[in-house]
Amino acid sequence: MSIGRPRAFDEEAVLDRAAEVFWRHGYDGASLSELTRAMGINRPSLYATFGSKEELFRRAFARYHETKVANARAALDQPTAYAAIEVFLRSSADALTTGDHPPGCLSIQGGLACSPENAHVAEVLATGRADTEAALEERLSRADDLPDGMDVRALARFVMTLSEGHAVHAAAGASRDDLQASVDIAMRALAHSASRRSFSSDGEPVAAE
Amino acid sequence: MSIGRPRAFDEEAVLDRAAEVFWRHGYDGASLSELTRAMGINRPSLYATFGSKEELFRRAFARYHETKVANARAALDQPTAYAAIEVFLRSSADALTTGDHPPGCLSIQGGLACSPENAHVAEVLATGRADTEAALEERLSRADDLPDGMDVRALARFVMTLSEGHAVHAAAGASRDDLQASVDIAMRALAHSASRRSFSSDGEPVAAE
DNA sequence: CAGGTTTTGTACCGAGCGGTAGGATGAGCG
DNA sequence: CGCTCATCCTACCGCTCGGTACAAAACCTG
Repeated sequence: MSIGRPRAFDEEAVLDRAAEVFWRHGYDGASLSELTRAMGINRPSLYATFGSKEELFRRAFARYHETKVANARAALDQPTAYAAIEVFLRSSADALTTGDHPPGCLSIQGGLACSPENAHVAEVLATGRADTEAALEERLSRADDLPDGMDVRALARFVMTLSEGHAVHAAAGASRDDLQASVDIAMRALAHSASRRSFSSDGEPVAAE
Repeated sequence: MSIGRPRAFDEEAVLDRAAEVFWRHGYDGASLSELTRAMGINRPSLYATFGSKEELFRRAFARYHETKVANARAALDQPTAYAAIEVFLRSSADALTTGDHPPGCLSIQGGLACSPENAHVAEVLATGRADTEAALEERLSRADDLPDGMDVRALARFVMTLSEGHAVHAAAGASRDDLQASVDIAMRALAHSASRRSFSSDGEPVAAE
């Protein structure tokens, strides 16, 4: 057992609470008073554990990225590129509008724009999003159900763009059905855009040829 | 001529400078010191003219919306829905990556998430975006080159979502070509998705039947 | 129980925030 | 010029910000 007075809170639990505050108010808009209140701990405990507001944010975002975003990435295990894209977009749309946490996505709500001294924060978030896009691209590059000559990088960017746009919409109050209807259009369009041997016309992925 | 000491600055010019600061740093991240420095005026002049930081923001955003966004809306004058969508997306992508102002879009950079006392600001921005989406929907609902039964509301949302995602990407450093490649995919997909009598297969709009 | 160690809570720090008071400044007008 | 008026500028307001000193409290070991 560790020596000294035992900690009265769970580190990961308070990180989740902190993430929610950053999510709802952005990095600049999340004050220490609100953070400590939501986390249920007081300032010195926060600083002893995490060091600074920025470090707290990094930790909270890292945890968010490892848990919530990893969920979306599971979509990439689907057997075809078409299915991977669809599951990615649909599970994202669901996650963006679940009631368990603020609407939208911490990677975007956290701070697209920050005060000059907090510019790092925007970079951290952008890096996180870029990682997801890279994972998407990697999956698509391994696909054998895409038309020859398809620009997988641009396709990954397109899918990620759509997801980011949905996050913006969700933060502004769009419903789950609203987002899914947008995904419907995207998937129907993609199904017809690729060669017929790759994407079936009714949205179901089919084996090549 | 008006009486008293004449104003030493142009109201609209300083609004543009203010918009840039909000654009780059968000509402919460834009301090009065930085605003006055960029605007080239001092605090009392700012308060005498605009009343408060929030009012300054509203004015700056209104001007932005009337000038920059109106440009994108001009795309809706295109003769067909397909052309309107394409011109809207392409001119947006260009505007998001021009060097004349910060990358991305003030409607999003300004503050998706704000501190609790500034929640109005996020609402103002969301309303602006919703207006654009409504204009898009209105244009599409007048189109006669869309397949019967097309959900124009969802289509407008899809297009707007893509544009918002591009804004997020642009803010993170995506190049103009990056965004246009994403538009390429969207337009190619849409061209094949709708019935052939509506959208030609090579991306050129054609008259209905 | 005493001693050592870590966390807890209160109360505070300097700095920067958004916002303002009040005199100096510069224009039109007689 | 002297008067009037709106604007400009210096200096300041109360407040909240992110961050910290310090002592009481709670656990372990002996």
